[in-house]
Amino acid sequence: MTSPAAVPRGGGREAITRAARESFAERGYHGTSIRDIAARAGLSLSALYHWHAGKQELLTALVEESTEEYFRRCDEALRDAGDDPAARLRALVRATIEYRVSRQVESTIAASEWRNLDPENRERLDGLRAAASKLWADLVDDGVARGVFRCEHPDDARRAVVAACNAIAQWYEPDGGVGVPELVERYTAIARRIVDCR
Amino acid sequence: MTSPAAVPRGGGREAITRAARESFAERGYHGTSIRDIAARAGLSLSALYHWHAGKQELLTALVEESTEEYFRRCDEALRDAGDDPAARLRALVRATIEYRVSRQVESTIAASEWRNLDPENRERLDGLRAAASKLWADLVDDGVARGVFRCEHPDDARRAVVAACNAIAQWYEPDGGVGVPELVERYTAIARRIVDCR
DNA sequence: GACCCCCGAACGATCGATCGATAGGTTCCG
DNA sequence: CGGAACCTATCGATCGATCGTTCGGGGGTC
Repeated sequence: MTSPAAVPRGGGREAITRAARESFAERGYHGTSIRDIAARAGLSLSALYHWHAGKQELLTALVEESTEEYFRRCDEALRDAGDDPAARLRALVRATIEYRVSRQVESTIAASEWRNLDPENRERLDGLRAAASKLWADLVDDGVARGVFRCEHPDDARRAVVAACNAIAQWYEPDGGVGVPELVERYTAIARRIVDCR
Repeated sequence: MTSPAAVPRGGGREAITRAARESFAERGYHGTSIRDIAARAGLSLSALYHWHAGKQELLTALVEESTEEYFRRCDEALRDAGDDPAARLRALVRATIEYRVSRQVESTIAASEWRNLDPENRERLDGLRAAASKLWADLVDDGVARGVFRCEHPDDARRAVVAACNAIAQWYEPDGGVGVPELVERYTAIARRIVDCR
């Protein structure tokens, strides 16, 4: 159990959000009942409905906040990175890894439970996802156009880099000895080799 | 609808297996009801239970067959690849891509619904999964030890290569212009750059 | 006493699973 | 060669459990 301690009065919203995050991560959206969530939060079903509109809203809020944070991180990283494609590649690798590690649970939920969003919610968030994806595509295409990246197939190189960075969330352990800065160094080096950066 | 045609007598098992595969892929294990599966197969609930032991058995059979095929493909590819680490790397990349493309649906189910296997089934299959993972680890470690691969962090290089190959199942479209042999060429090149193959 | 948080009880729907019954095919006996 | 006996593949009906959601009330704190 994560929270054997009683929920302080007024802390219901937070407790339920955290319980939903943990339950969705462990058993998936359809594998989790709202009774699981309420029990894990140490509250009743009614408290859940007092703070949230329902099960779908719990998932949407989690995924939306997580997706927005990823896009914001990427956007800021690129804005501070200057013009050099190699530096910009490092910036996106760093933003992606920092996001995937700091939001390890939510980012995994966002990736695997995307299809369980209501069509309207999914449509709305698809825009953000596409925008983040475009940041990667523009970056790689620009590097290739300027001759800094020499890979023959930019789309495949981009997909490989993104897949490698995203996969970190599936095996990384915060107390496992290797810190985020070191991780960024290693994966920046890998990314540069993938795009064949001169 | 995939099968508007009536199921020929005796073809129930196949029809239900296919319907389960499609339903699990579209909506996930917990998102699929056995009534969904039976209806998709054009049969009744009773027919499903005549041919299969239940919902969990349908998932287990799918995942088990898929996982076994992957391990077998890897094993055979390595046996035919000789001793050169670069050739062996290509062999595993090819086996992984061919598996991920030819069993695009099942391999995605196996990856995303692994946690929904009963503990006993999951334990049994964890061995196979670990064995396949060890093939990759031994290959990369051997290449590094012999100085053929010069990457500084073999574990990260291996994870990056595997993640890139596995991700293919999430975007590949069989009629999308690029064939499997070409795909193998591209990702072998990417893999060799990742491990810094001389 | 008004308001904020939270509870237990209950709703109809749907879940996975099981039941007995039956239509169509094959086997076997006289 | 006819038909009773048997088997296979399927069906509709139904089980108890659990699902997401709703409702009316009660115990705090101002």
